[in-house]
Amino acid sequence: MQEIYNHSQIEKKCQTKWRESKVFEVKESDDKPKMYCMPMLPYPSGKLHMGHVRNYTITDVLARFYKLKGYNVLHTIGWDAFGLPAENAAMKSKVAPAAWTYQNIENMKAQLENMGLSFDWSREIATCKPDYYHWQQWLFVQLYKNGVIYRKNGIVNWDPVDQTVLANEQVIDGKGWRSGATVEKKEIPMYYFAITKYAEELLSDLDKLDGWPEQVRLMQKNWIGKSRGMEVTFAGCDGYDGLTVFTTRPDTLMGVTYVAISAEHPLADAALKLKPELADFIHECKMGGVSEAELATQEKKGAFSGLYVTHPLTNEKVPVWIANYVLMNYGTGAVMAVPSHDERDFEFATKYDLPKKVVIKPAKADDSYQPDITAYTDSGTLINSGKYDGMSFDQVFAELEKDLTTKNAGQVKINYRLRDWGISRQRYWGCPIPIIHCEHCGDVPVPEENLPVILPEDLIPDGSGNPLNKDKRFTDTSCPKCGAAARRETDTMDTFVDSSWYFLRYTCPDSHSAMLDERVNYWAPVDQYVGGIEHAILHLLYARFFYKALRDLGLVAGDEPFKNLLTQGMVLAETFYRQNPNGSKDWFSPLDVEVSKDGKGNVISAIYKADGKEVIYGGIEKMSKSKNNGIDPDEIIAKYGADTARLFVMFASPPEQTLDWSDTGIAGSNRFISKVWRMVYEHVNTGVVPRYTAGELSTEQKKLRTQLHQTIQKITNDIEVRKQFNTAIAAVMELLNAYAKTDLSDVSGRALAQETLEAVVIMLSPITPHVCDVLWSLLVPESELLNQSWPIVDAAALEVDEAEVIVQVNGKLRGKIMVAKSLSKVEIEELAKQNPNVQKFIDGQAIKKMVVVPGKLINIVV
RNA sequence: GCCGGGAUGGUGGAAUUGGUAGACGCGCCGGACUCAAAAUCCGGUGCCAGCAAUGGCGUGAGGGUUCAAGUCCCUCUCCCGGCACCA
Repeated sequence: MQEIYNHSQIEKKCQTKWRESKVFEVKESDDKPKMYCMPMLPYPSGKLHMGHVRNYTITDVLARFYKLKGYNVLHTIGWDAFGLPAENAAMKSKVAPAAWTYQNIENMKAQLENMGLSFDWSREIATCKPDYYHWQQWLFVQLYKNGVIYRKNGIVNWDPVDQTVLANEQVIDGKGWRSGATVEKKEIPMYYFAITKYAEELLSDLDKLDGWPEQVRLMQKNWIGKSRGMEVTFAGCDGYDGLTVFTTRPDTLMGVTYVAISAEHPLADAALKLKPELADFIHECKMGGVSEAELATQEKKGAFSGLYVTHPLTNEKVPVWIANYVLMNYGTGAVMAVPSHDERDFEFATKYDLPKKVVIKPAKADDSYQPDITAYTDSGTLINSGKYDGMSFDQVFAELEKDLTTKNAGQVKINYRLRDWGISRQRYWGCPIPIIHCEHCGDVPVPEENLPVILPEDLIPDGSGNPLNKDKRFTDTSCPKCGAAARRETDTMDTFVDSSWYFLRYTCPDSHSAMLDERVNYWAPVDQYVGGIEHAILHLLYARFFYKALRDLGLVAGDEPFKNLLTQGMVLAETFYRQNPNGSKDWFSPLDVEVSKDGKGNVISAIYKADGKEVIYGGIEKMSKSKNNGIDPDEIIAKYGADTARLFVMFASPPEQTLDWSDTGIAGSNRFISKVWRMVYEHVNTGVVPRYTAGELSTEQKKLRTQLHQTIQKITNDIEVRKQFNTAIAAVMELLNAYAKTDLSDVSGRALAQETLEAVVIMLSPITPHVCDVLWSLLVPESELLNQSWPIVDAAALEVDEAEVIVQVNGKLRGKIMVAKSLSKVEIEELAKQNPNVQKFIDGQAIKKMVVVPGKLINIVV
């Protein structure tokens, strides 16, 4: 054995050994419990960044831990290979997205192999390959036939100069990222997944997900946004149509002073004919992007439509305003406005000098409430509401239900904020939608025997729309029904579709005759899913929806795909950019920028090293390709090895926490591994012995053994229950600090050293597998670490007969006493009072109260 | 704007159920070893006062509940993530 730890001599060897022995390739088996452990599917951006390192180290630690715990562990990886970045790269450097993607996969795979991860590589999938998307198209056809998929119009960002649809990310301050042109909202036909059919189940099943973080369940609940309210119809006036609104506050119905509609509402078209001067405003509303964040932060603007509708209770005329804050694809595209009891309406009414009518009296008398200055948005007692005066929310709700139903002007309604999922993308690099458009037969799904619809891999997009549109090889086909010439759909699917079921395909990636086979029933659901918190809503909600839809097709059993979820915090890094004349930005890697900071850590200046000129600091953001702030692990692995990189990211912070990247202290992780190596070396050098089972131990040896078993207990809990690896590592460090201070030179000491080192090596092995694999073979020659079991706590070693108890006076720490287990409560209290420092603070004062927390603390209140 | 989360020494973080704030690591300071350096080992290290024992202060800001608050409640500031076409 070498005296000095040298990662480069052991890591490659271990990786080769694992690969050749196929030790991580697993099959279904009934003699062990199964454990399906999986990180989120990565996008093959070209290079691994520290967020990936964190993600895969977490799943690897868990996978290796459960393997040692005796589970049949499946740990998988693949590629979310379709998507926008490949098209952007194609426009930039004229490489086909397919070639770029495959090259990236190759690069990243090599990087992953250097990390020593326990993936079953035989199950690797790439979503851009026909044998994967074949089954996605097959599923699309099934869902289409079942009415879970339908076609309707949706609104997209349209770049009038590049004549192309833009992603929200590509709209910057309302302008196209390449052309700089003001983006317009455009209505086009799209396919939708009817996720709202599952809204209620997606909401109620959140209760079953007790292995999920509470914050994720809460975010999903709010996203689904179930609310109970009323649909209220305002009849038309002067021969025009009326409109329907949804409100969760029907108690404020008598306070309505106007209604607001979206610029896309049918009444807006009618108003335009009546008042042509509205054209400018309606046009203005149609400018800018479609993202909710943009719409919600823009200045609220409106214009009177010239039309009125009739209030269903008072029969008074209510003016209709067109407002830019009302969304057509949201509810009914119209809202009733109650300025006195809604902040947004209050702001709007103040701006346009519209009347306000107070109809709710605050429940508690509140002198500070001034109706002219603020809206009162809580519920209370009704006033100025005619026959409803004096009623509470619940009373008026019930009363209105009767009255509006009688008048045929409204009904109680459960509303969801969740909208159906539009999946059509006017883009080339994605899974083709398997539909053929026939003049005679309409939209015809591609027959199963003709699937997959193969996406040609040789096209290069140029930024002016989807190149599939111009590719006759692709578009020209015949109708499967009538045989007439027909055109193939050229829209491709949202890449979230690809990532909504990949975890099921891992269970049977070689199934050529079906999407899924019986193996899925062995492995599904995923027992432990690990991925970034940024996926808390969209990806996880879509995957949950897919699982339920697949269940209803009889393809999977159970209701939920992910039993336990760990959402890792993002790894953030500083961003730096320069603005181009057209408004676009060039991003610089933090590695290429020299930063100076003030005493508080604020950036004073940042210089691009290559040209010595200033760059702009863009704040700390998640590592991503688009902001060029990804830090690649290669350098760290080359210098310190994969074990150090893994240990460092696990030790840096608990996994759920956001991590501002800094490699300060990485040498310390390497130093720790060297220290473990040296300890094992020193022990093994004097000969390995059987591990301690029984025999006389000195007092300090006994203490060490107690600490050893406390550590085993703590680490097991930290990994299995708390999923907090930094404290597990700290506990091993503490144990080894104590080990180094204990005299273990006698026979039982040597046996205890053996016991301790064996346990330490096994417990560290999920985190630093290479070095532990080697150390184990030295500690216990002729055996394999991967065949060992996780150490078991010896309850007898945990027995201690004395405990330290804190003594406080009035909540302030004044002394510590050692208390034997045998002492009674009264004896302990007496002991506490006798402590000389405690005496100083209670001397001459009457003791009002004594609070005793057994084995921990005594608080004397004087 | 809306939803979710975060803020603790010079620094990453610990404190698991309301019970010793700062574990463990980094950095820094001092020492040992060395011709010297690196590596390694030993000791110290929240701030203020004190030779020390010890005391006072201290978990983004302000208020509150409690014998006891980093932890619970209210108000606020700043930062991060998501907002349906980045993935």
